[in-house]
Amino acid sequence: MQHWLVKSEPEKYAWADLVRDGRTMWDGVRNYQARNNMQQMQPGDLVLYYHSVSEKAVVGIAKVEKAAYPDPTTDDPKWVVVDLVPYRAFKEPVTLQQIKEDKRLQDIALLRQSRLSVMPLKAEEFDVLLALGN
DNA sequence: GCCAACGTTGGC
DNA sequence: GCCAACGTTGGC
Repeated sequence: MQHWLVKSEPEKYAWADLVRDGRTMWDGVRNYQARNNMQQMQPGDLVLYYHSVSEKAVVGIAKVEKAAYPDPTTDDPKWVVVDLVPYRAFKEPVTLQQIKEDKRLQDIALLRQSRLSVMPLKAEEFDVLLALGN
């Protein structure tokens, strides 16, 4: 199983919206690298949910329910979506500041490539973030 | 609100 | 194929 992190501006689609909806189609990704990462996602993979811009913290864990399929919101065949469901919330959000200060997380794509919106996480990184959030 | 980083577009 | 211009993201 692989681990991932996705970013969302909470003003646009927050963790609470995902919990309320019970399931969402992760659409709107228009970046090749992010798209390529989504194509690697398998059902059951866990996905950390990061609130960008206003909050800057990892707030919960989602799960891939359906692997990549063509994005129905565009006629352009090169874009895909995945379906995500909420898995569980973090007890405490893990802030970008905490991530920056943790030696074990210095290689995380979130820090190295700030604009990437869908990124893989090493199992160790996932475990560290999980421990910080609980 | 500003700006750095970075991806995309289009002229040559 | 290069590169300037431009648009977007996201941290501060």
